[in-house]
Parts: sequence; C-alpha cells; structure tokens
Amino acid sequence: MRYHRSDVVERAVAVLDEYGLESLTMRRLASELGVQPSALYHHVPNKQSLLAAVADEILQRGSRPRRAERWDRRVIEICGELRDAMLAYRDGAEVVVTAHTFGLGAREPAAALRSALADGGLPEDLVDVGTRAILHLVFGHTVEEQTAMQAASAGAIDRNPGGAADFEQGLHLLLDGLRARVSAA
Amino acid sequence: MRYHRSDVVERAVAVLDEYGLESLTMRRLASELGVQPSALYHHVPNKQSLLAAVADEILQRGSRPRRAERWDRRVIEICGELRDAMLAYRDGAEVVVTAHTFGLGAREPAAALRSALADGGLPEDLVDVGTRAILHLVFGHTVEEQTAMQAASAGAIDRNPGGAADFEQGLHLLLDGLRARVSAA
DNA sequence: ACCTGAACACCGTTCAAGT
DNA sequence: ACCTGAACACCGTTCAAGT
Repeated sequence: MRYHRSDVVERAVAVLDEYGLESLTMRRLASELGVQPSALYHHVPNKQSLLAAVADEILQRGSRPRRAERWDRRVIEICGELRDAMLAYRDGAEVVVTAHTFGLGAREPAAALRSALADGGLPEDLVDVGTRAILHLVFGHTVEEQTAMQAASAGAIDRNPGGAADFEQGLHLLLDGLRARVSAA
Repeated sequence: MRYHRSDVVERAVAVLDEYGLESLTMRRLASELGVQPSALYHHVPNKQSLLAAVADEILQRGSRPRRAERWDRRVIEICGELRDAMLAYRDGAEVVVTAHTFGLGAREPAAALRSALADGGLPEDLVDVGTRAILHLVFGHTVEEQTAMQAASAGAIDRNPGGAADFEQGLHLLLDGLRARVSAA
C-alpha cells in the first residue's frame, strides 16, 4: 500500500478525533497506517509540521461561505466559523492554537479578520491590534470550552466556561471598543 | 542531601529559565538535583502538578502591591503584573497558561480580576464573561510575544506581535466595552 | 519514490528494597 | 521520610538497505 501526504494527514485527523492529541504519536499513526514509523518521514519532515497540516485540514473542513456584508457582522461570522471548526474535532482547539502560536499553519483566520477590520475603515495599527485581540479571545475561549467539555464527558463536573452565548458576549465587548474607534476616525 | 518539595519546585524554575520547557523533564531535573528520577515522586505526585507548582511560583515571585483605586485602573495594574511575571522566565507564559487551562494552579489572577470587575458594579454574568475575556487577551498576547521574542533571539527575525504598547491598546478595547456596560447599569 | 529494519537517545512512572 | 536500582512501556528521528 502506497500513501501520499494527504493520506497521512487525513489519517492523523482521524486518530486525533478518536483517541485525542496525546495518542497522536508518529508511532501510533504509523501502525494505524500499517507502516513503519520511519515511513512517515517520506511524507512529512517532522511531527510539528504534521500537526500544522492537521490544523489546516481541520480549519478547511469547517470553512463556510461568507454571507455578512457589514464588517462587524463579518467578524462575528468568521469567529463563529472558527470556533465551530475547532470544536468539531477532539482537541481541535489545542492543535489549531498551537500551530498558530508557532507560526506554522492556521493563518487563514487571521487574514480574514484583518481584511474585515480593514474594510471597516480602522487605522492600520488598530487593524493589527484588533485582529490579534479577537483571535486571542476566540482561541482562549474555545480551548477552555473544549477542555471543560472533554473533562465533563470524562467524569468530573468542573466549572463550565459558557458556550456560544458567553462566546458572543465576550466578542461583543471587543467589537464595541472597535466600533467606537471607527466612528472616531 | 535531603530535599523538600520547595527545593524541587525552585530548582524546576531554574531549569526552566535556563534551558526552556522542553528541557524541563523529570529525569533532567533529578540529575540536576543529583538524585534518581524516582526520588522526585516523593515530593510531587506527577509532572503535571510539578508544572502547576512552577506556574504558581512564577506568579508569586512577580506579585506586586496593589496601588490603583478605580476598578478599571486596577484591571490594568493586574494585567501588567501578570504579563511581567510571565515574561520574567523563559517559557513562563506557556507554563502559566497551560496550568490555567487544565485548572491546576494559576488561579490568583482570575480571582483578582473578578473582584476588580465586581467592585466596578458590573452584573454577575458580565463579571464572569469579562474576567475570562481579559484573561484570554493577556494570556494570548503574552504567549505570542514571548514566543516571538525567543524565536528572534534564537535567530529568525519573525513578525513582531507588539510589546507593552500593543498589549495595553488591546486591553483598552475590552475595557471600553466593559465601561459602557457599567454606565448602562 | 516509498518503504523496512534496526538503531540512537531519550521520555514518565512504578515498585521493591534499602537507611 | 527519603532515596536507590531496576524495570516497564513508551517517545521522535535517522539511516543504510531494499523494491
């Protein structure tokens, strides 16, 4: 059986979703494909870049058409899509956030937010600050939400970090600040 | 030589700061203390809780007296202290954020923010949402800032995520949203 | 081009035994 | 109470050799 890079990435997503990030090892993935661990290094330079590819695959699978016209509605749309995409796979938020932190993959959401804020007429430095702030909010909220969900389904009834409603409420706090800067410009 | 838990935690902080998180292994820490790896398990139940203790130690070492009176100035003060504390040690942000995510240690900053927002007269649900939003902003920004700093000092001149100025600007966006809700109450 | 087999240099954790 | 010695069950990655 001969594989391509896309087969490896797709199987990695499946292993992640079924067994979790801590079980997504090169050796485990190799045995899942019926291949020696060393064979994976023909398709991927190392584990880090495999995880980046997994992050991009998760985001791409969750992508939806853009419908909103107003810049602030578009921000909400992008953030909702991003949250849903990450929540759709076990440990999806952790994987996407880590990839973004190390600057490998997961670049699309930042670009989409940037252009929405730019369309809103914000000055360039505020586009930068705003994009990062929104992204940090979405990432932080979603990692916490997913961790709590998975902890709850594994037994312990921890604190709940709020779902979609709290997510949107936090986002609106930030959007208020940004809107105030648009009208002031 | 006989050690106590505090010796182990303090040495762990030193190893973290000097060699980074990826080198902070139980085996490495043991050899640094001149002891067998198994000896560490007399002072700490596992690696995860050692890292939580390291996170708390980092935060405690960076703690400063509270001076601000107004609730919103106090939020800025708390966030600045938190950022400085994490930046003071190599990979400090990563360690503190991970501990917080898994609900082990790093609880003090959330409590301090909660009480500041409550003093501001915000309704209870907004205290929750606001605390988490602020924390996510600070954590996200600081991890990104520290990662970029360390990547830069290791060679690659990456994108810079802004320092203290961008940090405060992002925080002010959120505070504007919160202040608007205070006056509306 | 893709894979095997074998190795290298590591991990976290447990547990009987010592003092 | 604190530590040793030895083991268990793993890791990511490299590299010569095969087809």
